[in-house]
Amino acid sequence: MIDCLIDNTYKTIDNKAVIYLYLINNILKDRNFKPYFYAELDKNKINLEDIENIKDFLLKNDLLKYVEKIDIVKKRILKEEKEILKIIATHPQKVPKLRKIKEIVKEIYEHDIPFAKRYLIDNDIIPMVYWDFEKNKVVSKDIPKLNMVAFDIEVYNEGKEPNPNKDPIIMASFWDGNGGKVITYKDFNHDNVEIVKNEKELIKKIIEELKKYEVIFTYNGDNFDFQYLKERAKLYNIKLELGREGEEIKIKRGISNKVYIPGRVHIDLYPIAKRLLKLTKYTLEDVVYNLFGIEKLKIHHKNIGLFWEDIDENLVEYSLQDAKYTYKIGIYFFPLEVMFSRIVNQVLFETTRMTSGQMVEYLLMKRAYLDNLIVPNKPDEKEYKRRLEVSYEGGYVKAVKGLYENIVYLDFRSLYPSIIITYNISPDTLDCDCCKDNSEKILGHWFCKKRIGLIPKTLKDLIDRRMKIKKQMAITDNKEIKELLNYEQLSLKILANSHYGYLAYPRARFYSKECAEIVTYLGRKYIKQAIEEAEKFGFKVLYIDTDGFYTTWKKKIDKDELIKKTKEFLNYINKKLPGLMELEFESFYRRALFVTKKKYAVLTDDNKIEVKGLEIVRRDWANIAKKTQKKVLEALLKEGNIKKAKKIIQETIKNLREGNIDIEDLVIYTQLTKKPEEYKTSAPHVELAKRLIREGKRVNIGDVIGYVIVKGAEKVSEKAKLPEEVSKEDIDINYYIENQILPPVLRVMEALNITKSELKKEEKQKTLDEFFT
DNA sequence: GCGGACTGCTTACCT
DNA sequence: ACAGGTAAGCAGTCCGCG
Repeated sequence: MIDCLIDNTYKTIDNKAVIYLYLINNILKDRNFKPYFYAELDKNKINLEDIENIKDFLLKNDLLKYVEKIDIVKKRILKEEKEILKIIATHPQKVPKLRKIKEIVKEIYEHDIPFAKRYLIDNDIIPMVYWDFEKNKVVSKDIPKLNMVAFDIEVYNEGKEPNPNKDPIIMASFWDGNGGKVITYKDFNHDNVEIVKNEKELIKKIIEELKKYEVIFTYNGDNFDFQYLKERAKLYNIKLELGREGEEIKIKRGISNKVYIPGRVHIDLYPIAKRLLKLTKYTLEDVVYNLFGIEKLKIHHKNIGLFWEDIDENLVEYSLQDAKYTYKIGIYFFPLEVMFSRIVNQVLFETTRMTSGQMVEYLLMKRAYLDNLIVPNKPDEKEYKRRLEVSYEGGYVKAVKGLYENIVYLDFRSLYPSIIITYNISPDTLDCDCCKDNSEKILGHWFCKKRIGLIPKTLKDLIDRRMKIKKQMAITDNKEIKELLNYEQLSLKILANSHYGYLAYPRARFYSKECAEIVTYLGRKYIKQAIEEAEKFGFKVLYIDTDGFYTTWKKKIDKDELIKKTKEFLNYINKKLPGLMELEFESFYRRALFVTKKKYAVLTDDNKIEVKGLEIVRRDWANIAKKTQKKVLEALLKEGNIKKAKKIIQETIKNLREGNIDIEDLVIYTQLTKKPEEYKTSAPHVELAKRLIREGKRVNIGDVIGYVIVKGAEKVSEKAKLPEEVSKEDIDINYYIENQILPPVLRVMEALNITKSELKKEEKQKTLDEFFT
């Protein structure tokens, strides 16, 4: 049988756990897979007497009835190979009870790996590919053809937060590959509208519709749509039986909710957009605009009630567009998410909600299983706090100030992954007994020479696969295949680059501060060495950050000569570098303006400006400040025209003073990273959030608050208001000039040694040439 | 009692 | 809720000042 695994879970049938594998056309059930965990004793060899002791203990505590079997197995616990007990339980939900044996053994392991996920770790099956279930192998890596829909609801409200006990759902919209429709119960005039009798019928219809699809996209469906739908349905005694076998949806509560529909794939695109895009804020409209350049119709939540009362067809159009663009975003992210699901070897519902740290962990758990290595436990709160407190040195950073011409950027290809592989850095190879006496020490540690560690092995596999794909990409002309290969190489890269951070992540199972510290130590060693060699070769190194540096030639030379020298240098240095370590030519720049560490701008060969770290790329600066800094930078980098730069500043200030400005351009965005009352200091966005809460509005952790600064109070934090609350006359113009526009442009000008006082003087035009001599 | 220097908290960036 | 390094703003405190 050839089919594709899209979801899995387990159910309890006759008190037995049954694994469900939801394929596109079938549902497979596995009754033979049993939950288990491991127990380690103080000794390396285990005899039957030891097992009897455990059994006695379990019997005394009335737990033996939950044990199906106890086996002796040989496993490796990091560096140590030994016999341990495999305790097989009667049911996954009994495992937590059996953890009590921790009282009489040295340690227990793998007792908290969810049963359905455990199944995918232990068994040979990859989700989201066409799989041959007889031969247990991949048949095709095409993206599976699935029926997909985007779904969205509109809710009545009186200009406030909707209350599910009284505010009804008024509309639901759907969009699939063939178009879309809006279902409602008022007579709206719109081509795509379908009318039902009332809200109850609407809810029934929603259920009927959603059951036609395997994949359901929402935008914040985890925390809003399904939640609200469930509460409204309850009022009518309707159950949301959306599963493939009519199972009810499950709202898995946590820091963020997850809405699970057994046998289908609910993908909430909001967390995905947050993870994969770098935007100021993440409303559906923002994401659509950023991905596709489309301005979709927007109706503010507080006005939905009014449009409903007026039976305004714009509401239908808005709702339809919500579904349409949710679908478009879904289709856009789907291939990459499919790749993650395959590599991590867990189902899409899970991987689309995992952080990169969790993905790395599941990948490592799968590899550990294949390597007969025991998975270390998650740290308890105490251990977590201890880990949080220890810090270590990271990357090396050094910067010059000023403007330079003809520059190249050189960097190490995947510096940290190459170091990990080259030095075999892994918690299970760290300070092994077997290589203690014949290895050189790095920060007092060494790594096993006889066995490749879990992390280097996993990383090497990811990198090898990526290289292979890149080669395939180079020889294929088929655009579609190329695109898919590109998603695959991208997902492999993202996962490979997450391994170093994972090693130092305080909640990681395979945490090792020593390993992480050695990785950065070697990173610093190699970048410093490369710079030293470059200087000896004749380069002048300008700016260094972690794994790469910007450099010019010491004497004035042109582009071609510089690139020739660079190639010679790379050839020379790469011969000296060990293992996978490799320094690469990344790009050439006509000019670069370095302001401080982590803040600079470069002019590419095709005259484009790229900005790093400067206010232009930060969301917590008003648009007016960013626009001005950008124009100034352009005048300086592209034209070398200081006079023009000054003029831009003066014009902006003049416009602002004359009220010739859009309030939108004055909005400052700042994220709320904790509950407002938890802040130790006051800040504009915090004070504003506190007020909004007092007024009964909902403000969530993670929300990005947009505000403008108005006249009135002494402290800035007391002067923040929502943009829609103010008019131009309220704006504190002085604040915007002194605290928003001037500081960023002055910093840029000062990098050219133009001081504030000099700026104020009107003087003869200086050209950039003077700065290069 | 005032103003600048300094510190701690906070955010968002870079690699 | 993958790491450390970094700049910078704001609020609050410190410190000198015959």
